[in-house]
Amino acid sequence: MAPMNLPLTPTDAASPAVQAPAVTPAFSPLYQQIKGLILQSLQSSEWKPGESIPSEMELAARYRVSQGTVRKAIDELASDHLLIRKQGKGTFVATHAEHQVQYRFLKLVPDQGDLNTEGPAQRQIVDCKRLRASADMARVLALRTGDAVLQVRRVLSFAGVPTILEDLWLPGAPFKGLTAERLTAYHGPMYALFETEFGVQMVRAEEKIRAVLADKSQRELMQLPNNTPLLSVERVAYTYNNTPMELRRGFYRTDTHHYHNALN
Amino acid sequence: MAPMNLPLTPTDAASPAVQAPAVTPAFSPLYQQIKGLILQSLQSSEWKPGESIPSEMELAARYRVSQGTVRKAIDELASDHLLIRKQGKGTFVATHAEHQVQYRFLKLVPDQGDLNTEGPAQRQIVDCKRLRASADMARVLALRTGDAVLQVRRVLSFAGVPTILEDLWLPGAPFKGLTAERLTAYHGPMYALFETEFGVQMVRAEEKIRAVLADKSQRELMQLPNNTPLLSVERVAYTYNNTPMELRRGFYRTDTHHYHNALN
DNA sequence: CAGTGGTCTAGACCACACT
DNA sequence: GTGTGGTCTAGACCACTGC
Repeated sequence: MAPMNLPLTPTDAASPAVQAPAVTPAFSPLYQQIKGLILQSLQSSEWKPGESIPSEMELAARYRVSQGTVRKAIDELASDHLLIRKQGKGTFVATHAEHQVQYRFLKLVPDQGDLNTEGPAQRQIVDCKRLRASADMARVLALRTGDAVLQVRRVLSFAGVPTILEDLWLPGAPFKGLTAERLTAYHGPMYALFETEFGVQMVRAEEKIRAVLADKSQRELMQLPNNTPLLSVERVAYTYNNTPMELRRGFYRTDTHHYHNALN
Repeated sequence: MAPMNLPLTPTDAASPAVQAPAVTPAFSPLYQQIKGLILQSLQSSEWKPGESIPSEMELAARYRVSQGTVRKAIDELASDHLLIRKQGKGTFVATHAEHQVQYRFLKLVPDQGDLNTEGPAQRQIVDCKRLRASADMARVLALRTGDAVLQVRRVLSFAGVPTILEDLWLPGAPFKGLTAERLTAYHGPMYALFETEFGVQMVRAEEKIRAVLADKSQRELMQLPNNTPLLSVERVAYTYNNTPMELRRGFYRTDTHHYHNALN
């Protein structure tokens, strides 16, 4: 017995009221509904990052559908990088803590060699303080103007050369208790810390990239001469439900590294 | 009756002889083999861009497999953007000529509004000449040093403002007969011209992005002041078989536009 | 209406990992 | 061997397109 086809309104977040609803009966295939149910379990942390989820057969029994339908739901979640399939072992909740997928969102690579030859980055927290969200900041992070925001500034160096200067803004509430000390003490990607310490999983991001000239404070922190062009990378990272959870603005040196992008 | 499982050596292009073949029996699932056969038909232009391919049932009969197996092969080709499914109509060979997917590889967008509000770019061919491939150029385009190469320089303007300066290098042989006149006369994306006039389909590309300072000739062509930072976007575009067919280096103004990238 | 792709099912078997 | 995901099949039915 299959569950009813709940007429889910598809992705109507902040849809304009002017939009004609038309005759669309809002049909949603079964596997999409199952996908939604699995997504709910991920959001509610029923299954945590790194853990395995129940087998396809178990989920099929739980949702009263065939294994094939569960499979298709999991297929999509896997291609969204929310789940990771491992043949013979099971299906696992994706995590930023594994070596394989570490720095998934960092697309800066050295011109010669790769991340392995280069080794891990040296990290230095320059600043970490709380402040009130400006109107712009509030809009981007889906907060209200004046809400608490955490601001972090740090420098990443490769082989001793300062290469990345980053400013981060995080919503205060979910990241209550985050301090410069904890950031410094933690060894591993920042998104892994967010995951394990604050239960915040970043699943998607969007970047706006520009070429800019380094300003005075940037030149000082990265030891750069005048008129040095930098790559400005403005990123908004999202958790489940398209909730923005981080605004990050990176300034990358691109004389020895470049931003790599594959177009498909 | 299913075809034999041909032990296809998977992606062994220029594999070092040192590599141990190991015990791997090189298993390749049936749908991957079907995918390869469909790919061959695409390469050989049995089905041309914009045309429909045979229905799933027909292909299943042709390859002596079930419809489901053909479906999975087509699914992958569709997610690679080589085919486009249209419910009720059929499956079509992807093309750069359709309005939907035009400028698929151009990720520069205006800070306000979108490509529609902005309208089409004004194009101006600055230069178009034949020359001999340098060693570097030959390596990138998989040619031999000294082979004929076509070099094009052009400027794209939005709302009358020069925004993109591009240098292109194309292998001489496949693009025999391409001239500045033909480039100027053609209205539509350059990749659409490559497709219809030269039978060259670009299916994938890789970009290396840097921040640079505009040099003298760039400043003149784009009417820029001194010390203007530009986004340098170096792109290698590939046809089927991972054959490189174009090297393109674009310089983008990013004061009114930005390079947009989605991370998944 | 017929033809296309899209969904769903049920069952069989294969490849892989652990024990 | 047992359990997992991965492949393949065959058939039924649904949704969309165009005649």
